[in-house]
Amino acid sequence: MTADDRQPVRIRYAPSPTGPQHIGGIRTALFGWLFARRHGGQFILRIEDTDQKRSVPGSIEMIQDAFDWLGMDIDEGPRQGGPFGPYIQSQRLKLYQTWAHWLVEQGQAYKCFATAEELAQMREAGSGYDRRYRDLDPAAAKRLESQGQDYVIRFKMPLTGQTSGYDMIRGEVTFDNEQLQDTVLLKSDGFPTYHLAHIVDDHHMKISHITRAVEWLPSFPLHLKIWEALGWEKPHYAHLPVLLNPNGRGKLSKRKERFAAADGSSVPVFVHEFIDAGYLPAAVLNFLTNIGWNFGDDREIFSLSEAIERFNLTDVNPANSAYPIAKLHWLNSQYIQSADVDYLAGLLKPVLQGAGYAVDDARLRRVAPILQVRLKTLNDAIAMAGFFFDEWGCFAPPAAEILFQKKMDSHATRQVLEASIPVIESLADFSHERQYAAFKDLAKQIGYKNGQVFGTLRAAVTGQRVSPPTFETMEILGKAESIRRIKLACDSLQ
RNA sequence: GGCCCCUUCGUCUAGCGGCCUAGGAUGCCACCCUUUCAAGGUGGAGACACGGGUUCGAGUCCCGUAGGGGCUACCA
Repeated sequence: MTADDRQPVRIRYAPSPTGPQHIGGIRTALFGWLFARRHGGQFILRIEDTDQKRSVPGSIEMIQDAFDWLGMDIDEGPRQGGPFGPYIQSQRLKLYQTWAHWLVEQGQAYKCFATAEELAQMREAGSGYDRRYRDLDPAAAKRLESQGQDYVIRFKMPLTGQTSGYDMIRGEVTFDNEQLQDTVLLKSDGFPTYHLAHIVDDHHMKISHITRAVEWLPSFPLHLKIWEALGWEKPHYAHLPVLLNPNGRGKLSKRKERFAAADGSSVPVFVHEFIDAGYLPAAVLNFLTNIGWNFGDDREIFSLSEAIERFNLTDVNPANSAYPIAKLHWLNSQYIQSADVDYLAGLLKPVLQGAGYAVDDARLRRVAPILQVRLKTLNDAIAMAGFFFDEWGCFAPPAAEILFQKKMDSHATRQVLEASIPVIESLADFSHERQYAAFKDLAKQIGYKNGQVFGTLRAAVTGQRVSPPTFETMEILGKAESIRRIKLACDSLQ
């Protein structure tokens, strides 16, 4: 069996609408998406809302938004429609019911009337469902049904023998049938379980390859048997490895027990958290693609379209991976560094505005380039460069501990500051190169080290100990504003 | 507990029997550059889980052990 003998390639991502999109789900979707694009196939979004209790309103929009932000286009789905809709399972109930009952008629499944209490008892006894209704006399079943007794439809799993299946990532996998249960296919509320629903849909939607997380591997034999019972041609299956917590222990957490990064901040796991934290979609995509798969040629940084050309599900590493979040920081900084300046400025604007700064586009366009090599995330711009956008009158001079440089006191600081003003005023050309030369001369002249003079200016003008280069900063701020801030600092020393 | 899957530097990975005294990246450390912070450059420490086989030869194949992950619902 090869990976490409089914054409066209049609892959679906089938999340449950249980809230915001988790990065683990996105990674699974991404690998499927990459494979579909590689083969010129279609990528379908299907919503699996068969568990009414877990459905969260608004989830579908969140899922769509996540894909939109990442730039992963969807060919068929709830929003884009398509020839095999509807793409929301709760709107396809009739289909599942029809096939579940068909299986009963064929003797491949049966109605089970076990009550919740009965089931609870069996569970306590320690050995799952004991198949007590599997061979129930048809007349007895009819009688129970006519009495209005609730029932579920269970699959008649072979009691003996083995079932083997081919997983594109791991190869042949074999299970003993006696280990498997008579799994519920249709619940008493008329909704199907995942086991039945995904098969019915994948068949009707002509899915060629089922890509899903490894936690589905144990039910792989069940699914194989259901395909056979239904008499449909099976698609290929690829069970993708999952993301583990950064310490390698347990599946990457969602809400509870969120893993904290080394600096104490919580690690982003929902797509909206990546957005909020200031990551670039291209960086997130690159980051995710590098886990469990690699580009080759020792290349770590590549575009999505480059990845598409090389991607293959059979190359995916079968092992689960600890979530290498530190690499995302690096990748993000690399993407920011090489980003187009206008694009970067466009991303920075809402971030700075969100922090309360009145952003001037022209100024931001000049600030962005000097920020590129210093930002890990977009949000870093707030602390690093917010001072550029302090409106007149808003800028507050720094406290003494920031203003005073090494071996300098109030007197020395004032001396440097006061001497700087005429230097700035004298400069016809206010480029940072000219400033550098002029202030180097000043330092020599008044007997201070370059670092002392430059540092004092930096603190006075930015209000920070750490900032973009002082002279480039003053060049952008302009003479008048630079002098104003220096005077402000002087006054604060009175 | 039972079943299934997985196992190379801290982490993400390359490796598909000889090219491996195991390569890259990240993180860490040092040095260089330097007006701060970065970026960049150079260098360093750092791994084939263990035990048996198979083979002229094993990180690469097989078995076992250990460790990790998952499943064991009228959740997906």
